[in-house]
Amino acid sequence: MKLWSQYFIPTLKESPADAEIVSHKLLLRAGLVRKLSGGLYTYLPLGLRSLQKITQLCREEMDAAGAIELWMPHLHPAEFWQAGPRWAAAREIMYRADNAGDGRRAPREPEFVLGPTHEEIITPLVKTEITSYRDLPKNFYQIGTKFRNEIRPRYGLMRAREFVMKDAYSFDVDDEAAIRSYLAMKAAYARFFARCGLKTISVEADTGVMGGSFSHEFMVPAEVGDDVVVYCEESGYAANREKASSGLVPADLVDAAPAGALEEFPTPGVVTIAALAAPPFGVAAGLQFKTLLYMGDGKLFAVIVRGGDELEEAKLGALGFTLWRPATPEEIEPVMGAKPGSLGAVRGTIRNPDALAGVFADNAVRLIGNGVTGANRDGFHLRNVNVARDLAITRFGDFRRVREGEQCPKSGHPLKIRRAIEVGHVFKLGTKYSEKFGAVYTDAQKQSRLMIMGCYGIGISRSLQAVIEQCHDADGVVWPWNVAPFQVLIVLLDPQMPEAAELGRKLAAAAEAAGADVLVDDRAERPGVKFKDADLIGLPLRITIGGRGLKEGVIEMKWRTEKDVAKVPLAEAEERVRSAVAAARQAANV
RNA sequence: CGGGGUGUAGCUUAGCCUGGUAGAGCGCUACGUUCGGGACGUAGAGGUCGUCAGUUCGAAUCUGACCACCCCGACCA
Repeated sequence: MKLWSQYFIPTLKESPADAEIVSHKLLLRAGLVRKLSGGLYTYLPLGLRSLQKITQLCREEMDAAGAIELWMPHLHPAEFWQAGPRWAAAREIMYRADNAGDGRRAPREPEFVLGPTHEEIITPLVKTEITSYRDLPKNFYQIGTKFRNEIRPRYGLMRAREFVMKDAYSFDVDDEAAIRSYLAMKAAYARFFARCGLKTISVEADTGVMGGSFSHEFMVPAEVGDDVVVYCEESGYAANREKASSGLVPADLVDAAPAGALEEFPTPGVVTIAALAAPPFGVAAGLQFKTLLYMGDGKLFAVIVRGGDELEEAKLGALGFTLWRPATPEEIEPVMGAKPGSLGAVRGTIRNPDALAGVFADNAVRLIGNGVTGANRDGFHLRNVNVARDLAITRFGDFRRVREGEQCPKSGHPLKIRRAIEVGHVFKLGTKYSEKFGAVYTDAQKQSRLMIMGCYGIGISRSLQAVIEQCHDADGVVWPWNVAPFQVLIVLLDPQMPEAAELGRKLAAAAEAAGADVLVDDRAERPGVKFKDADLIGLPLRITIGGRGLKEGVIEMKWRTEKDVAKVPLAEAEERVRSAVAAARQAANV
């Protein structure tokens, strides 16, 4: 039991100007966190308590799923990362922590980095410690601080430079076992988020820099989310937009027959899809080929999508490049023979085709018959372009961004789109890391085999904010029972009355005995201030003890989620508090 | 990193255009009156006006550079 007057809950009437979204404002107003600097936050006592509750729930679910907790350093010698498979891609998000305290200038290459995640640390450990199939499977996890040089920290804890994350790493003897580990984690995640009071959906996701064969993300639907989820209510299909596909292109599509010969025509100054769609040309965007040039690991390549479609850059990961970015006009022109706006991939028009690492086309491009594309000559386009006859395509694939309303790939119903916050991510990694670090074991046939890995993250601090984003009203936070910093708030309207203070102690003891954490507001404040603060910090159960009620022989009980106040006779008070706490605990952990 | 914006008391901000002793509300301190949904009065404390340089008799105000923060885009738990 804590007394408010002796605790530290600095609530604010107004929110600081740099808080944009409601959960960020409430984090500050309810006295949960304070900003040190961009993306760096101090957890005040109340915020820390919630964070610890979430941490504990996570630990319980991980342990129940058979994962084993350990603790790894957060300062990593850079050589571990240099030896890993993603040094080039990961170093730009890593903070350097160089040993420059001797007054020398920092070396060009980092000596130490602050860990953004721990595959490069756990895999060498497992390599040396686990050598037999008898010791597998294993799943190690830790809950600790991660450091990422976020390009743009924002929204409070939502995207921070330093944040709390649970990361787990599984090691299995074969694919089948690895999938079992993966599914066990996925199920544990669902239980964890449910116990946090978070409504999440799990979606198919892109594996990104992490690499690996497949993955799911746990998403909290929210208008302020950085991610976009594509889903179908009919079939249950749900995917991150980076990964989502639609049933737009039929599997049995037959390419249209060419209707005429290729023909070049002048299009002075026309460098956009829209300009070519407008008079006098009037070429529908859907009949244009949009040819985009990218630089992948130092090599130029082309991607073609329909004029009206958008390239989904994340899908370029399927091409096998480690890093890629849009090419610059200076890189494009010598190879293609024209500037962006007049590019195309028709055979024979590319100035230096050998300099291209490939021409990749989105499947939907095949829907175009007799289309228009750039002639690789500034100010000219080609018409009557047909995919099979005229374009030199290295490979077709799914590269376009899905749009709302397109058919679900499973059910054919219209797809819906909404924004969401990613709070958890499970990856089946495969052998990307075990291969690089030589994490092998000896099987029953005395054969040396690579371990199959998975990795599993939960944004603990982000989840904290996601709870607030999902659970609040106009007056403040509405904490779910399990993650509330305290579950019961006893408001003493007249703290100087000895009988009120005594009753408060009794009820606090009763609530604690039933398994709740109790905060007692004993401040010498006016009732209005106390009620406003009570709503703002949002503890689930409020018990009000006031002189007026004591004269009537009652106290009041009110749930933060409800409007009604229940008057409870003093004689029943302890028992009612006990049963309310017991009921709430049970409801929160089904 | 690109584009836009903002820096004045712990918080929210006015003043800046048109240079001349830095203002308010909240919060804080003291006293009094209040006391069931952010009370009222009186008296106070609290400011390198982001930093540095320049223009000027004089700069919060004009100019330049830098820094920090916020918003929009690419990254991610």
